[in-house]
Amino acid sequence: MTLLDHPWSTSHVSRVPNTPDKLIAVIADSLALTGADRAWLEEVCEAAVPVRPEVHLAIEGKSDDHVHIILNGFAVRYRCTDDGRQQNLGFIIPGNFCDLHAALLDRHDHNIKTSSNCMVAAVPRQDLLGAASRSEGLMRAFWWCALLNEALLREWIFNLGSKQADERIAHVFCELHARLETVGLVQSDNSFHLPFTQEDLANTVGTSNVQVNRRLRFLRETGLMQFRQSRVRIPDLNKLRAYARFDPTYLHLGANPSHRS
Amino acid sequence: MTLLDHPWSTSHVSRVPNTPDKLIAVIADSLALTGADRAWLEEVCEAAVPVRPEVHLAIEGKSDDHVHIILNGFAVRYRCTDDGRQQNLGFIIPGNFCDLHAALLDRHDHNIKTSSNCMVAAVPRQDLLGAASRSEGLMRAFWWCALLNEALLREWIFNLGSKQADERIAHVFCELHARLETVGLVQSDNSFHLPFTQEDLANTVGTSNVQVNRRLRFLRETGLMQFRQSRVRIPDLNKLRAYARFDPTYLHLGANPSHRS
DNA sequence: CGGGCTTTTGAGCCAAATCAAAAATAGTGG
DNA sequence: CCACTATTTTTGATTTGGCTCAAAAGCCCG
Repeated sequence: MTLLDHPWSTSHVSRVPNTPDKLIAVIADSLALTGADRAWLEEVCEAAVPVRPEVHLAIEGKSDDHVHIILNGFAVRYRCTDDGRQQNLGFIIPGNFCDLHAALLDRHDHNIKTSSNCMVAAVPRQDLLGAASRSEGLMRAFWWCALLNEALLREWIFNLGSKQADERIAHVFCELHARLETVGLVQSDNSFHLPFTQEDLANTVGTSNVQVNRRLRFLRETGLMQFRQSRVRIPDLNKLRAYARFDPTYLHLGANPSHRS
Repeated sequence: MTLLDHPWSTSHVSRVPNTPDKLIAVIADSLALTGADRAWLEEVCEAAVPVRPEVHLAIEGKSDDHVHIILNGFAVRYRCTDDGRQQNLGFIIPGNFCDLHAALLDRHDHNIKTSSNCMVAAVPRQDLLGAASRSEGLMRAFWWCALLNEALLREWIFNLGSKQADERIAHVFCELHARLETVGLVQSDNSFHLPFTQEDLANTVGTSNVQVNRRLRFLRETGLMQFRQSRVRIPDLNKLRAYARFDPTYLHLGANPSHRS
């Protein structure tokens, strides 16, 4: 995505300070973790290590005795089709568990690959299960994560099955915007960094890269979106959300696993 | 789906006896429930009541203080598009929890509607959370259910995003076949009952009903499938699976939440 | 400054949508 | 059990969104 006709100032700052500690606090809050559970998460995240782009954190069919948390950078879930294409199944952004499913399922049913330089914490599966076993709050938080993922995946199905290419693409940007905002990665001018190519986007919304290019041009020309290098800006959030028929309810933002206990 | 040119005998019997008790045992086994947990499930299921077709068990945006289990019959998850169409998000078959997500999430983010006459057990949310709180095995089983749902939803995304209409439709039949088999609802000739219309199918695979009709004819004419009233038969399972590029791994059949504990 | 990747554009084609109507089936009440 | 309706399935004709192929232009990086 290259700058074409809508440059904008870069003198904006993130709405939420985005230091590692702050991010961990945001995760812990969203999971309603307190006391020992919170300490456990903090300790686990301290051991994060840098990982280069295009590195696999999970491989379809393989087992894994570690569960990964992304503290910085982006990753993509995907599976390959017979003809060599790649279908993306989800984006992993800072603060997300990559493969919490590996705690209970014996084999990965999809691949996970970093899209950029990342900081990744790897938690031994047995440690995680042990901690969950000792703490009801933690177990519930993991269950909650799975439920949120379900909601996200259902929305993707809705997106793929019932909308035109334009709207599907716009919807992806709306979702990323909403999720990145919760971890302070959206600047005050509604812009954010994304390390994805048009081809990545095509593999996400189930169209060709040519089609993505043409629909992006459309979104640009109608003023719904702006692109500059790998930054995306949404000039009028309500307008884009209306166009994409995006309703953030499914993200269940603001709620957390203790909400109705 | 009407009988056209491939009638078949009806003198086949289900591979697994399908009494209610047997079904509950199958569920309990798949969740690795023992002792008190198992008893809890049995007790909860005893209170099942009949529900007519086209009845909503969950409504988007609404809260619910009950969680439902379907013991007989079929239901569909769906959301409505702005232009009044309906996008299906999943099928619920006997032995499935409908809305376990309602235990932790405050509002339904999609609708659930019965497709046929059903037997439905309704569990008060607080009872369920209480039971989960007292039993690590139960909590883990619920988490496990969510993880399985995730895998199912990812597969649907893969299906919608990367395949042609033919293959998508065939895939849906393959999945239903595999899932129904686990609860003894597939007869020995690989046939099973489905209460869905071609329009339901269209709303599932993201195409028009006209297109579904034409692709079903294709599947019929190539001998991949047979239809008679609301029964479906798969003459050669391997052939259909190959055509649909269906790999049942994602269903994680045979595994259960205690598998790697 | 050159090579590889990404984006952009054009042209032709095809799968699938839409619209419309007939045929078949299932459901209902007398 | 049959007649009558409503729903579902089937078919045809036409239109269109999106795909493929191919090539040019732009960008990034060592």
